[in-house]
Amino acid sequence: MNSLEQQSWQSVHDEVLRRIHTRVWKPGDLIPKEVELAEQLGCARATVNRALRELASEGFLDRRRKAGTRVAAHPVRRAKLDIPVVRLEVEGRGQKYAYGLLFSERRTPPPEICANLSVTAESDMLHITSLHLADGKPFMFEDRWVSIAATPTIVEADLEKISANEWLVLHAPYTRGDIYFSAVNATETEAKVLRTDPGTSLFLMERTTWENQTGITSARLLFAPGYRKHSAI
Amino acid sequence: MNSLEQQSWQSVHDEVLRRIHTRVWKPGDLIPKEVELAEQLGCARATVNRALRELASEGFLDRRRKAGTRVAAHPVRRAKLDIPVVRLEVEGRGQKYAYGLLFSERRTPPPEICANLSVTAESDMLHITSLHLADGKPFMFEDRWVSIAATPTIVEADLEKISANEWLVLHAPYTRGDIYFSAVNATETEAKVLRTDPGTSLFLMERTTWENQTGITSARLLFAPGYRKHSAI
DNA sequence: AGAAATAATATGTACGTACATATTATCTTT
DNA sequence: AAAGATAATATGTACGTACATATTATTTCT
Repeated sequence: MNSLEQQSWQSVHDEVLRRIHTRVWKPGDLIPKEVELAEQLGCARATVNRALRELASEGFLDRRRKAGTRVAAHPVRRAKLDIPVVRLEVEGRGQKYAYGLLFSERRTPPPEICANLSVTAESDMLHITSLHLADGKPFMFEDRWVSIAATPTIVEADLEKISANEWLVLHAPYTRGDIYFSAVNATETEAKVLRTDPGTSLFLMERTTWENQTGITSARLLFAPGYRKHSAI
Repeated sequence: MNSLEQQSWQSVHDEVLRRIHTRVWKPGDLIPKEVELAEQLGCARATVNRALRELASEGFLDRRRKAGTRVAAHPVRRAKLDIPVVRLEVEGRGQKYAYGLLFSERRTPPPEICANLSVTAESDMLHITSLHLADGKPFMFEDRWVSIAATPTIVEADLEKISANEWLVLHAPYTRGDIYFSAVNATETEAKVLRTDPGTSLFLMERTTWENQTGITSARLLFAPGYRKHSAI
C-alpha cells in the first residue's frame, strides 16, 4: 500500500481502518498527521482528509485541531437507521399494504402531548388514530397528534385515502425529530385493534418532529407482535 | 443569499435545505446542476458538491451521474443511533454501573447461533451470560456467544472484571454488524434475573458482528422494564 | 510563580483545474 | 425499426495552493 498508483480516498479509508483493526494503531493512539500520511500513502492531503473525516463520522477516530487525530478510545458506533414511510416498509417486505382511518377529531391536546411538543393546552390540534395493514393483517397502530397551527393544510387532507404518516412526509418536512424505542404490554384496546391478546409484548416507536422551534407532530406507533426493526452498522 | 461574501459548504447546505422545506423545490423535482448552483450562490463547484453530497447522505436528495440531482420523492430519513458500551450508557445517565458474570462455558453452539454467525455446529465457542446493573438495579441481561476461532485471546480475558461487551469492543473490532430491535414477554428465568414478573414486556436488542466474512459474536441483550432507546434525526 | 500575550501547529475548508465514470441521448448500421 | 456504436453531460474525485480556526506550547510581563 505504498505510493505508486494513485490512491482514492476509499483506499486510504480502508487502509487506515485496516491498521486500526490489526491494532497497528490501538484505541487512544495518536496517528500520523495528514501531511505525513499523505506522503506515506502517495496522495494529496485533501484525499487523506476526506478519508479521515469519513472515519471520524463513523466513530472510529477522534479529531481535534492542533491536537491531531486519535483512534477512538471507546468506539461509540453509529448505526444507521432508515425510517421509511410505513407503506414503503410494508411493500419492501413484499407484502400488500392497506390502511384504515379509525377516527379523526379536532380538539385540544392532553397534558403529555403539550409537554412533548411544547404547545399550550388550548392549542388547535388534530388527533388521529389509524391502522396500517400488511397482507390484510394488522401491522401498526398509529396514534397521532398534529399541530394545526404548524400545518394548517392538513385539515383539507383526505385522511381516509392517505395516511397522516405519509401526508406529513410529503407536506410538512421537518428540521429535526426525536425517536424513542421501547417495549410495552398490550392494553385491552390495543390488543383488540392489533388482533392479539392483552399483555402481549409490543414494539413501540414514539416520534416527535419539529420545524425549528415549532412542534409539528407527535406520534405513537405500536407494532404488531413479532415486529423487528433492523439496523446495520 | 446571493453571491457577495464567500460561502461555506454549510451555508449552501442550509440554503438548499431551506428551499426544500419551503417547497421551492418539491419532492421529485430536479434541482439546478452543481455548476449553476455554484454560480448562483457565488462559490466554487467543490463547495456545492460537498453540500449536496452531505444532503444526499442525509436522505434529502437523490443524485445520479448525468441524470442530475432530485429532491428525494420518499424521504427515507436516516436516524443516527449511538451504540455505546453498556457501562458508558449507564454512566451517561448519571447512574452507578456494576456488572456481574452469571456463567461462562466453552462449548459447541446451538443451531440458531450457527445460523446467525454461519459457523459449524462443532465450532469452539464461548457462551457467557451476565448482568449489567445501574444503581444496583438490573439494567440489562446479556446472553452472548463468542467464536474462539475468531478471537482466541478471549479465553485469557478475566470476564469477572470486564464484561464481554466491553472486552470485545477493545480487542475485537468488527467491520460490520447487524442489530435487531424487538419486544418480547419475559420468560420465567429472564423475569427472575431482571427482578420483574414473567410476561412483562422487555426491550430486546440482538446484535451480530463480523470481521469481513468471519462471524465474531452474537449477543442477545435484554433490557429491564422501562428502558427506552433514543435516537435523533 | 502566575497571568497574559504570542507563536506554533494540525485540522478545516475554499478554490480552480483536470480527468474519471456512469448514464442518457444521438447517430449509424443493418 | 431494432440493435449497436458514439457522443454528450452531470456528478465523482484527485491535486495543489491558500488561508481560517481552534488549540497547545512558549515566551513575556508583572
